[in-house]
Amino acid sequence: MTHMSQRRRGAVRSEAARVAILRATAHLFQASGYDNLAMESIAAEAGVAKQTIYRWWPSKSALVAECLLEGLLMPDLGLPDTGDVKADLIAWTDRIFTILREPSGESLVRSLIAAATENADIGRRLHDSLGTESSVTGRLADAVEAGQLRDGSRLQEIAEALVGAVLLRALGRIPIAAGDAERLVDTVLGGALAR
Amino acid sequence: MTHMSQRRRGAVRSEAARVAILRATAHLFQASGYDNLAMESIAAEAGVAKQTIYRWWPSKSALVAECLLEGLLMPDLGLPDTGDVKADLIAWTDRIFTILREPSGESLVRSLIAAATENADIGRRLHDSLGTESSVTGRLADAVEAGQLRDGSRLQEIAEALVGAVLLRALGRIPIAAGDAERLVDTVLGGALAR
Amino acid sequence: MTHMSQRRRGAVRSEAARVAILRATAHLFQASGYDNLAMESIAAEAGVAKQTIYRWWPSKSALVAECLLEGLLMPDLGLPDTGDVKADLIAWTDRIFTILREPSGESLVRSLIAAATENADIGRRLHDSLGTESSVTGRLADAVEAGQLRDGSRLQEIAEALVGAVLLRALGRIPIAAGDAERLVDTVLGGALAR
Amino acid sequence: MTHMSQRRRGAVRSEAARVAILRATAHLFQASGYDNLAMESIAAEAGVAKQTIYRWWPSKSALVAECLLEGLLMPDLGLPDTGDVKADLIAWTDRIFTILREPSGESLVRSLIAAATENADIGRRLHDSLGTESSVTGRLADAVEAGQLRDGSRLQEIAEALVGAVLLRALGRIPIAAGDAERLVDTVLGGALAR
DNA sequence: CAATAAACGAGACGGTACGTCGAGTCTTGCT
DNA sequence: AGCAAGACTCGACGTACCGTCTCGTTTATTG
Repeated sequence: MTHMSQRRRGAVRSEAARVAILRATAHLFQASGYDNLAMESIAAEAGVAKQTIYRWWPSKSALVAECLLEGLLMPDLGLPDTGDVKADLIAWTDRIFTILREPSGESLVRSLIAAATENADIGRRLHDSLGTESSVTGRLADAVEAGQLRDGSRLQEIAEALVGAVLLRALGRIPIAAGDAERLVDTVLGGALAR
Repeated sequence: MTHMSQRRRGAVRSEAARVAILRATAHLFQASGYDNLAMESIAAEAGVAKQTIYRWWPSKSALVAECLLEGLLMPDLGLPDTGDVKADLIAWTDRIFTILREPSGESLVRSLIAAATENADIGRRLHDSLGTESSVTGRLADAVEAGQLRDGSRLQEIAEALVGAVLLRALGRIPIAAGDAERLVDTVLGGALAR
Repeated sequence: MTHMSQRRRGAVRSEAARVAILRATAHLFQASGYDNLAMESIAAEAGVAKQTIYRWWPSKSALVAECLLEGLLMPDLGLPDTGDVKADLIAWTDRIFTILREPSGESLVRSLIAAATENADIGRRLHDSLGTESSVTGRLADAVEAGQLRDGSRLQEIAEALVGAVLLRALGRIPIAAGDAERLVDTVLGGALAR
Repeated sequence: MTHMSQRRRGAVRSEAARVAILRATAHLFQASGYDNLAMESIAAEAGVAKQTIYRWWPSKSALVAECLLEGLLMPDLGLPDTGDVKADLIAWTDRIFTILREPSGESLVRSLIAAATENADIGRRLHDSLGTESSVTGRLADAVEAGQLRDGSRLQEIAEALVGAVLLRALGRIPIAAGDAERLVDTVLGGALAR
């Protein structure tokens, strides 16, 4: 029995074009924000025909979604795991707050939110982890395992509350003060911390 | 008290036009979402010249912000005050979740978020109260007064966590189950409830 | 009774834009031919938005038709009237043949024909007079009046035969020799000349 | 006679493809006209790759030219030869006018003219015989031989005048009345008929 | 009560970008 | 080598809205 994979005919998708498009998208997204992101500029910067974009992505938001997935939009804010959940979450939140304090960072996050309003994938990803690789809920589950959080803690809700609060601050252009990360984590972890 | 306002000459702003514009904006916003909202359609539906809109509002988002302020976009989700904070918050959250369960409601909320990404006022308003009249933080303060929440509770953070979680669910198109409101409120109120 | 002409409201059509568009059309038509004539180039050269063209003309061919009407496309080949029909027609045909002998002239005429295949107005105008101001049939009628052509001559047919033959030569890229104009006029005038 | 042709290596041109392409071209030409004729549609309808078309024909117009040559575009309007030139020409012209009276026929002829503006071969063929098999000039020469037309008649010019007039009518969308064929032939034959 | 001036409706204007179509070329694997 | 499939770049299409700008009309205030 030979390998009979019935390869389809015709030229194959150009990886170079794919990468150039995603790179251009990420670059322009960061430079000008989601709303000012134009398919024509992407095509121009990528040195690609517009049609090549539309052949593979149905919309601007899908393009951005794939960039997000490939980690081209956000620096990796990997949630650390030092063994101390609370400290880890504070550190993580703080790193995000540091980004938000910069006008460019805040508007990048707001752009991501704008993209999420148009694209379910982006929305889902934001929901899970603020768009980064790691999932907050996952880290919390580990903490339960390690006995740091009470059994039966509402991990999903805690994660949503934390991430949601962060996004809400970006949306509301709320200035961020020192200690805010700690206060926020403190609040959402509230009753869940094992004593 | 003398007539003191030295009115300038010329016709005065037409209240009819103002109302027609806001109404048209609200209607089209609900019907087609923020992104598909066109100034030209608003003008057409309001029976008004585009210039009349631009004379009084600098942008689409400002227009939407004023609609929000006038309560034309959201049904009033007044946060109740029965004396029991937790029950009140659950009821309120539940009402929002009921809206989110309808596709039209979810997309309305997402449209609001989209508008907020462009307009600080809308963002602020969403931050304070999900766009409704009442402020969550205010209600929490009353609860502290009444001894239902511990002194020193992080009211701001609780409110942000609750509202943020709700918006995040809308963004992520997360299906909402019965009991979710209670679980969420339970989580964010966590350690703040007086025992 | 006052003049009550109910002027429509709103800004008035810009004559400057109209002229710039027609000029640009004529120029590009002559430079590149009908098929290579692009609405975008016209708009660019005229310093006008594409929409301004589409507001007033439904198609490229309509635009060219108006150019033709305004005499911007063809030098005026006014059919002379010296009293001698035959000589006049020969002179006129010869002038056209002179144009056709130049490659640029021939391709201009072919472009006109191409435009005529898309636009009835242009076709009609070509039929009547090869696109120029004067009508051949009209001149023939004068000649009948003057007794130079037999009464009852088929003027319409003579004109069609003459103009048609000229266009057909352009279409067939038939090289034109000296004396061709005379031979052709001789033929089409055939039996019509009074003796 | 030995086999002498040293055939080059590799597959030989596919006659099936050639025929399918010409058939598809003819069909689509008649259905949608020259301007709306798309190479992609031809390839699709013929079940052929675009490259196969470009391998053998340099352009759309060349493709159409070959269709014309193969008699796939026009019904054969063979110029009859009953011995009476005038009657023959009238019959022939009348057949063409019958075609022109149908909107589809008129637009087919106009499409042919459009093709001729882009392609010298088509133009030449139209010049000679309106695209059909037989040449008008040839038939006239026979008539001279038979003593029906004067010696020294300008056969070329007569043919041009007749065919040109017909095409001009198609271009000008001139409605055709009964008797027009006779009147036209009468005119162009004018002084050439032997008495 | 004229003169003045702002607001208004209508709508034309220069722009930017859209998403689509088709052209002609190139690549891949099969025949 | 020819072929079907199909991806590629390029250029233009015709449309949608943007925000600005005349127009001529209406409405209020002021001299």
